[in-house]
Amino acid sequence: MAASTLAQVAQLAGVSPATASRVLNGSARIPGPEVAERVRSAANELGYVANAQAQSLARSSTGLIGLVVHDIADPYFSTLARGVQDYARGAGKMVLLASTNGTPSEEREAVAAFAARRAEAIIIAGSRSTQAQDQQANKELASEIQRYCRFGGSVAMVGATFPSLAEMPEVRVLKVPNFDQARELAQSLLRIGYTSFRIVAGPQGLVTSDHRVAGFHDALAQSGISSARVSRVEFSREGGYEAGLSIAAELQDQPSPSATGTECIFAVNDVMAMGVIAGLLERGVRVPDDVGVAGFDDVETLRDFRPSLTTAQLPLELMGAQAVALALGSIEDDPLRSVVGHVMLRGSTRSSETEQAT
Amino acid sequence: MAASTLAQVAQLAGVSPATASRVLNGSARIPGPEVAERVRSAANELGYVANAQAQSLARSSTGLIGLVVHDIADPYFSTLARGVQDYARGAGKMVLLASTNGTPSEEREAVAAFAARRAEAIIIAGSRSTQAQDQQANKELASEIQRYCRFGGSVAMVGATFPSLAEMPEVRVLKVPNFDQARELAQSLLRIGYTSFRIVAGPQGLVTSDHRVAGFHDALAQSGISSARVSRVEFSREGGYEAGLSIAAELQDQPSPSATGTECIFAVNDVMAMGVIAGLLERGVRVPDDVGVAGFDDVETLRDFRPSLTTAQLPLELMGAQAVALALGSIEDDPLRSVVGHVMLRGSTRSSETEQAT
DNA sequence: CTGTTAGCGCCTTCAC
DNA sequence: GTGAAGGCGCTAACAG
Repeated sequence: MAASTLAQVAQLAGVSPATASRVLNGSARIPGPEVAERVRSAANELGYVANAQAQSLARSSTGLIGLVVHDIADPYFSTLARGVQDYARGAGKMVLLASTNGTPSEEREAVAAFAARRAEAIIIAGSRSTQAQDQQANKELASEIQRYCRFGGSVAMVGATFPSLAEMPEVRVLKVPNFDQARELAQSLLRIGYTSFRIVAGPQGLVTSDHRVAGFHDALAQSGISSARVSRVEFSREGGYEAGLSIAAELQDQPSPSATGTECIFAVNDVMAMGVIAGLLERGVRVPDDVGVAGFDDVETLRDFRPSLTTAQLPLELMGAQAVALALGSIEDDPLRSVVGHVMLRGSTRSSETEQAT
Repeated sequence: MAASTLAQVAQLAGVSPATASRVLNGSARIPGPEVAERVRSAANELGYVANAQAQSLARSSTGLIGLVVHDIADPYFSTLARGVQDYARGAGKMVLLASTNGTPSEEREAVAAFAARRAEAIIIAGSRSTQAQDQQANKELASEIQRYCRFGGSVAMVGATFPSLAEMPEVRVLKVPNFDQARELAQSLLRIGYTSFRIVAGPQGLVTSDHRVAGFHDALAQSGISSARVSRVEFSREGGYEAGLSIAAELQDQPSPSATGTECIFAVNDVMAMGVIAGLLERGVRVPDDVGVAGFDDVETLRDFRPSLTTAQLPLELMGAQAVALALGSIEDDPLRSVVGHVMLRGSTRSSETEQAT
């Protein structure tokens, strides 16, 4: 670990450390053109690599950005991470990654670790949970964040926040149109002829899931439909799969199969929708012939899935970039601005033709 | 940015910084039980968070692990990243992420940045390129790595390395059975009755792609088949898609459609295979009825894809963990050990039934 | 068991 | 333009 130091370089070049420092990272004072060369070649000869830790300490600024996600292997988060990473590099920062499995306590640890490393900003992505069992951990997370902010750190959260955080003005939040897009998605589905709905949601209390459910319900209510059965399952492919299996069973037991083709299942995210479809297919229920399925997010890796998934698109990568910009203060925290999404009607729901025929 | 310091805590507690340090992170010397409490409450009161930068400097060890991947949004890398992250956390380390778009020069920058931050280990994933245009950048990457190693850093590469690096004994490499698994995959495909093959590969010179192609060819040659057409396209979904389109055209122009069902396309990774299938379908070629398709990697997000993809499974997450362990020296660098993969025959290739019928 | 003294490697006034 | 101090926050010998 005996990396060479600035002092060594300076000595080899026959100058003071101060001068060496000035040429090796361009300060205001411009060193002599010929001296500079000497220093540079000395540095090169010794294979000198500035110690960023020491630099950070000295100038008290680390160039580090912390990213907290539930699961980096999940396409939602990994796409977001790409946006974060790209933007960060553009701004000359490095990103520290923490994948927390979604537990608030691990998130707290991650924030604490980032704070210890004096990250300049922390991006927290992934849905909050308002479940009773998480209250305590949430509080602790909140106070960890608060402490971090109090000492000059800035944090941006992607999407919904939770009560304890709601009153923290230091925390920027990148608003994600979960409610609105779910609402629009429902409206689109109604427009193409669906008259009956089921919702496959995550556990109650998971904010993102709840907002999407609420938005969807809102649109239905507006159309006079009040009865969308909601299945609460794990917020994952597995959860969707199980929901798919049991819905298939229900559908097949149904005395009146008259509803065939007019019922649609809304899974609150694409990965769950995948599971739902897999479960349905496993039981012989066809999509979209027997029942339609819609997701949320528009995950790119699933683009070629058949039937292609009707979903609400979110600009994941852009969101990552914006979150960093927000935290860094590169863009203003305009309370009105929100990420913009788009409803994508595709093959997993009945086609427009069917609509016209209906 | 005025985080409180150890000195402040010490003062408030009425002890020396040394003592404060001892209680706040448990050194060998165990401070007095009652003094400890004073320090702890002082720290708590001030919201003290140790400055990891300063700690690293003082004890010259950072607890940082650098991960460089081509594209963190690609499921191959994000799954690997999960493994890296999990293992790292278990070992009490943090991971620094760099997503480089696969260009050697950006990889070099990433390694340099990690070296500057004094990361204890660097994991480099993603295929090398031996193309002429990359030679220079490769060399620079190699020397960057060399320098890093010379000063005590340890690096692990996942999968194939490249010439300039081959002679660097300091670099551990996690051997990935690209050749062998491609070979086994081909054998399995032959066994279920395919007699004619096409390969959709990445650009020539991309080591991973080349190895997979070579392994596949090897098995074919052993069975007396020497003519597998190889399409060279981009190493991505888009590349696969274009290959799919043109293969579809060729297949349809083919005077003798007798081969229907006995030809199989091997795409060198799952994401490309997705693209291939999409291209084929777009032109009305059915999979696996008209032609079989196989991929490589067994990406989890694509598990529910229909037809389910025949592929060679790689334990991506485990690989990430092993790479870290290897770099950290937690496991020996056994030149014989290799990651173990499995051929997964699934719906995108003809079923065994068809085989028996043939 | 606790306090003192030196640095870790670098940056940054401040004089020259 | 260049060098000489002092300090960033913490740890690690040393003494007591």
